[in-house]
Amino acid sequence: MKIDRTVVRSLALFDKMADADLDRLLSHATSRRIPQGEAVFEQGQEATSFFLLLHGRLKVTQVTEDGQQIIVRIVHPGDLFGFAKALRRSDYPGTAIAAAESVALSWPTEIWPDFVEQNPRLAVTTMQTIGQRLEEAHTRIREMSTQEVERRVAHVVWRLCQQAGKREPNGIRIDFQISRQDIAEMTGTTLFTVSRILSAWEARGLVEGGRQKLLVRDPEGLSQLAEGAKE
Amino acid sequence: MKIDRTVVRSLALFDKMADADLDRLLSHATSRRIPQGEAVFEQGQEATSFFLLLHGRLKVTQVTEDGQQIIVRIVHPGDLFGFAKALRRSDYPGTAIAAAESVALSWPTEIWPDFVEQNPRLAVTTMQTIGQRLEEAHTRIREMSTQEVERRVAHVVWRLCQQAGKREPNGIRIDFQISRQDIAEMTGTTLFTVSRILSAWEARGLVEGGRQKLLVRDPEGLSQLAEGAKE
DNA sequence: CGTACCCTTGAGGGTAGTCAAGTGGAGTGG
DNA sequence: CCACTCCACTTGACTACCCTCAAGGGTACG
Repeated sequence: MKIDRTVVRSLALFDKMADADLDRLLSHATSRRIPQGEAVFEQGQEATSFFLLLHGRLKVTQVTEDGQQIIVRIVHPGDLFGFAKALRRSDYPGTAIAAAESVALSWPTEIWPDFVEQNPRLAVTTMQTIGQRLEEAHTRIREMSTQEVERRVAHVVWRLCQQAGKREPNGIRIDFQISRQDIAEMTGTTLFTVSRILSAWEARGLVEGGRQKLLVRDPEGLSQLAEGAKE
Repeated sequence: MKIDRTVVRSLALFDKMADADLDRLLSHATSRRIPQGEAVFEQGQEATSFFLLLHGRLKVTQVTEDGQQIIVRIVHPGDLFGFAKALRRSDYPGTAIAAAESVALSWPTEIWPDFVEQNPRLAVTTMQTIGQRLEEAHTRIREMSTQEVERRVAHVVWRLCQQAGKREPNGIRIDFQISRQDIAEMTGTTLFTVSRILSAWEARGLVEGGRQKLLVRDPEGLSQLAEGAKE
């Protein structure tokens, strides 16, 4: 399948790559449409491909043996994901589900070494990405250890604002369907607590809720909450 | 400073490396003794070196702006640590403190590229290491989200058993000084709760405590607790 | 022997989890 | 177009786990 290089040219990941190299890379790629609610891959499944999200939004989840679920991260357009093999894992550690209609490129894991070799920048970028991911995880651990729920929720919503926010007349819209349950799984709490917190915020004019919708009316106030402002 | 290659030869990291290459690598290294309680590097400090722990035990900690502290991980002999630059960070994200008298090799960060280039195995191993680290972090997040404190403490102690355990007539000794506070900072709880839990375990014959000491008398029982056995 | 520092234990209270019941919006099918 | 159903969400009551604070004991070390 031929993929037009202009589609990916705008991504930071590829912006320094020569057209010829890029074409060669893309010649091995296949494009895939993922309808909302469908999984790109499932936890424990053998890792046969790695991916690049072009459009849409994914939730990466993990479930424990006893059925509890958490959201590991949200994949945004331009992010690499599912590169388990790069970390020498043979299976995917989590499940990637489309939170919105999405489009991703995929490559067979076998070509990962070529992928990296042909473009050393990629190796560096990948390292950085994983490093960032590790830092984020540590931040999350720190927050879960030391901060109370409301502040953690504020932080998550604030980050979603920056990574998936869309300007609207009344504030910033989180640009994909996200439930209270999702937010709970991102912050280590329950959907009830999240609901109560959002209700309280709505009463204060900070946000505006809805079924799987969220509009932040006062980003400034939210950020202050996330930073630990007393009230 | 000349470092004898036999010192590091036994480490998995180097076991496939030719003597000549190893010598070249070691020619750039300096050895450093860290007395108990002293820091190898501090959080926020510019990353000028990366390290390999030869002997002893380190605690890597992070502090939040408001002074709360957590233990990110324990460094065991044979582990690489402080390779911030590999992740394109200019400063160390945490503080590394010697929990016991320790010895580490250090290299200037500038030679990291050479380090990796001369031995591709190292690049792979490092990737793996970081990947593992990321997985551990996610495990920890999952546990903090879904499990209660006692089980988290059981899990941490169980892992310390495996990574820093020393057989003794009555059980397995955690082979370095570790306080209740330390365990609290590893599990996201308080020293009071840890103390209570350990006391309860001691009453059940699971462990034997002491001032900064811990002996696991019933590893089997502990592992069951960590796995979620009801009682 | 004195003095830190680590640990233990108790009492009390608050944050957030659990459970239950009910509301309302979105989508579906008649 | 309307009724029906499903499911996300809300809200209340209750509970409990664990944090906070306070006081005291034990152990290592100078």
